[in-house]
Amino acid sequence: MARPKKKIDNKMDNKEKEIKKAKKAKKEILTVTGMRDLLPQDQKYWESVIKVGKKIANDYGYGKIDTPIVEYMDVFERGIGKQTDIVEKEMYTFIDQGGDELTLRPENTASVVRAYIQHGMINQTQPVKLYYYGPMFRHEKPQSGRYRQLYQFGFEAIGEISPALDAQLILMGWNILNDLGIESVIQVNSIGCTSCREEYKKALVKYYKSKGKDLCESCQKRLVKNPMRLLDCKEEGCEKLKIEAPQILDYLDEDCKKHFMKVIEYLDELDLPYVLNAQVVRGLDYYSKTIFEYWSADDSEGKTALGGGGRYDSLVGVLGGRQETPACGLSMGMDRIVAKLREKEIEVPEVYQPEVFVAQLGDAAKKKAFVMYEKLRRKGFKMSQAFYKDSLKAQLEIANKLKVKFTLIIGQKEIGEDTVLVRDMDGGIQEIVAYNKIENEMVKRMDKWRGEKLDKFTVDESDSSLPKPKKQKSDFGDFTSNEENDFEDKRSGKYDNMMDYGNDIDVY
RNA sequence: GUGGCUAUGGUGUAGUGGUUAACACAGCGGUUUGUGGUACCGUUAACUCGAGUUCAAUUCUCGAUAGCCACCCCA
Repeated sequence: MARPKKKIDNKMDNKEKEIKKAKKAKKEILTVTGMRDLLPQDQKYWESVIKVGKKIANDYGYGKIDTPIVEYMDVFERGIGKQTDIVEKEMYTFIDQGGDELTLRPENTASVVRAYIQHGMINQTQPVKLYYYGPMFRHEKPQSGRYRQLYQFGFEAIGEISPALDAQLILMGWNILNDLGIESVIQVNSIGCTSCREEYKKALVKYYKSKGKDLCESCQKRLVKNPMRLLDCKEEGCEKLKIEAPQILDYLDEDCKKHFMKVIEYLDELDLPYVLNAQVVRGLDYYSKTIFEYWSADDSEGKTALGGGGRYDSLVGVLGGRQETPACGLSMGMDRIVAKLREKEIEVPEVYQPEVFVAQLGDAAKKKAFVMYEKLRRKGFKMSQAFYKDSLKAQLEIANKLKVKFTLIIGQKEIGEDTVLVRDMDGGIQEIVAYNKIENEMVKRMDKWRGEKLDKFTVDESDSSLPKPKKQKSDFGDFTSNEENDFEDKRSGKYDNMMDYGNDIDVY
């Protein structure tokens, strides 16, 4: 008796075919190339990165700033540099109805500096320390770890020249990765200030011109356009030439050299895993002196850097602020960090883990369950339900999938007796509790259960003091316990006004 | 932007120049309506799009699109 539909007659078949064709003719609507949806099941990774990033921001005194996603094209063209790939061919720029030339931000440093200037932040205590996270847009060819809408979490400290700042930012980025359970190696370099760079470029061009014939095609172009990039080339011939090429470090003036030495001293003091890497040359024009990248410990070529940053002492001036306003920044590639968390199978806390499920049977019970649900929810319990389902079986299935600890059942019998059935989902043991005592009973049970969980956690930690293997837990201890505190507070009535609820973690 | 590889239900995979495109997981429904995690049964759901070759194309060819990879660059 299979498929009676298809057994009818040819006319029907033809009709079906037509319908099918028509369906196909409607072109499926997809995301724009290189852009993607972050679905509910993806969110826990993003929220974890944001959580850790925010913690680091707070720990080092950075305040959050949100700048518009759209800016005047000028901000980036002047800020990032006209000759850079980003500005030359990767920006989403359009003319709006009012005739203004606007751009979707390809990165956020220029915007933050624009805000610094616009709001006269030069009059605040320097450095002004800001952090942000959100989407950036670059029209690149997508491949793994490369998207046209990409997310960055970044820090900018404007108005301070001390090398301690560089070192601290380097530390902060490393801390984010480390707190998430990702091993990384810092690649540091100094490209000096504008004047030493000019000297160096001359030397570089002179050196490469003397070897002109051995250069690959694209390097010939680089020689004229952007000699610093010669060092990035991976062609065999050019690779050989690199070995004897002049090193930027030899061309630093006294000041830049001293600055860089200081940064390195701090890194040594902090015992951070870093490598001096003269090949690291960042692609944005505004960088000067210290530049750095974070490479995953298992990525020796830095194919997909997890983050990077550096000093940009001239950017504020370039964008029309006071000349000689030094600054340093850092940005982490959230997409790549999330990919790494997944690749390494690093466990990350759930966005929301309900603990108590309310099930009901029958009309009267449903009403009572609604009320009880609200009572417990307002007490601060993490609740879940499926009031739109009628069968108990279906509700328990959902409770099971949600991995709740307890299910509270109200049916005809419980209505009559004015009780609630408390089911422990781990053992399936059920107990009858008087309806008016349910809140206290649940507080007691949850406390006990949380206590047991904590014990387990402590044991786990002592076990994982060694280098972390696969399937490890990331270092979230501090935050999760914060949440527990929240819970305590809510229950003791501090949050009874319910104002504190929204979850302010958004990736827009 | 340049080059290479790939494209089958929601997901992961089979398979074929011809009639009914297979399997697993997930989803939904059920195994006498008050009990989940296991089992069994049923059910929904796919050949990326367009053109060409052919009596016949999901299968072969070309193009488009998308994804992956490399270059370039970056996070």
